Amino acid sequence: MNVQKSKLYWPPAVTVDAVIFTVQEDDLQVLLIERSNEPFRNYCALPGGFLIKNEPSRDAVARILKDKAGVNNVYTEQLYTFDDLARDPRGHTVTIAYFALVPPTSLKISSSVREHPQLYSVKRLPNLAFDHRKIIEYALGRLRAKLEYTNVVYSLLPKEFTIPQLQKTYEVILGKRLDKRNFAKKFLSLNIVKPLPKKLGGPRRRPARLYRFISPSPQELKKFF
Amino acid sequence: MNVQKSKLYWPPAVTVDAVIFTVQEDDLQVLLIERSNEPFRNYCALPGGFLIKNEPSRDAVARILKDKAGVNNVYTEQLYTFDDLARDPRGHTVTIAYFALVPPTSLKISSSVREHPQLYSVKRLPNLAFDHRKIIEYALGRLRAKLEYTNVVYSLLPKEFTIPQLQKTYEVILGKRLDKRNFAKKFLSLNIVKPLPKKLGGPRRRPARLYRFISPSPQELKKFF
DNA sequence: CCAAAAGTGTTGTGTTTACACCCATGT
DNA sequence: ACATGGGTGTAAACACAACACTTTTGG
Repeated sequence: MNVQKSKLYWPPAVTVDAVIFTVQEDDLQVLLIERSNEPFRNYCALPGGFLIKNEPSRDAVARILKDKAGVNNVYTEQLYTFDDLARDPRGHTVTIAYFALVPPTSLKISSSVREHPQLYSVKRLPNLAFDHRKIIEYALGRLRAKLEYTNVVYSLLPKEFTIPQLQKTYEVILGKRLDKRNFAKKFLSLNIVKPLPKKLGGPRRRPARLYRFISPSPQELKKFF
Repeated sequence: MNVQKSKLYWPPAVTVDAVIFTVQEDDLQVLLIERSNEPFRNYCALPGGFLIKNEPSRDAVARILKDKAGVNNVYTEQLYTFDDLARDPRGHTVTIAYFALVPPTSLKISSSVREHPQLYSVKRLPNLAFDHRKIIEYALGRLRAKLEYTNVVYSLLPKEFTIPQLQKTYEVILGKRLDKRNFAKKFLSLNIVKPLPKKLGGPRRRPARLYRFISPSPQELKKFF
């Protein structure tokens, strides 16, 4: 690549970082690892790393999702590219940040994996390496916005779910309570979910009807909440 | 940077590309240059280029805006990072794409500048180098979306403008006609512009009142069109 | 006085919000 | 029988879309 021989051009390093969200225990959680190398050794950080030779960033993210979260084929979207000079003490490093949404039922976190991936509530984040806090905040803003005009929520829920679960997911991410009558009315009027004959019971309470997304793939919607 | 010595890591090249929009002659236009080097020599392309050493992408875009469009301090926003392996025949090249909005009154295009920057209507784009058509389409989608929930339109207009000019800008970008009563009503109710005592005349017609944005800086709005 | 674009209100329709009670189940 | 959360409808406020005539200017 002769362009790289120019006196002026010097390639910055290129990494990817993944903000992996899931909703569990009535809380929005992010997957973080504990760095085993300098810089920021022993700090928590987003899972990520350098692109390997001729690897597009999308593939790098898929690799990380597999390694750190044990998942394939989850909703993944490019977020933003961060390249402040100050973000990495080693020098100019460009990171292409992605966010991914994983239903709690398919996450496979193993503490034997290198750097101990673990979920943290977004409400109680530890100190983070690099500019990773900023990246998470950016991702959260994007997620909130997308909840309101797309059907992405399907990618945070199991295939079959109840309206109260769905509503809880919205509430936890948006950080506010919603009226259940209005919620059900609006969501059902979109005709993107269908009721199943079954119901889901819980301890000591009335069982809720189960639903399924008619087409669990990304769609834009008129509007939402 | 020892990370770059790894057997596996090989830095892709990093470039920026700028989609510079302006509205002129009742049309949405993009600035394109004619490439003087391989690959895609003599094809039209977005202005852009490699990052120079330790230059953040934001600065690189500002440099390009200055060189090719003769402007400083215009609305600039990072768009997306494109890194398909196939996008550049020279090898893995990541481009961080930006879009910029320039009022026609401040654009300074000079045909003596290298690679002859020129405006093209987005309705009649020539064949473009690399994946630049895709980038322009992506930028156009973003611009349309942003018109509807932000005040960005201020960055395409001169400081003083009339309601019909404003409406025309919306119409040209959204590609549809709007009702002028509803438009004026809605826009004025946002309280983001203030009327000036002056009016702007045109040939053989009633002059229109001039307005100015109260705060010409990016804001989110409730909703729009 | 004529051509051309500026300016201005009302009404009907659909969407959003606010709000409270009964139901099904497990213990 | 009771505690817990599931399920459901209506009315008022608001936002949006449709629609036509009068005004101001230059020529």
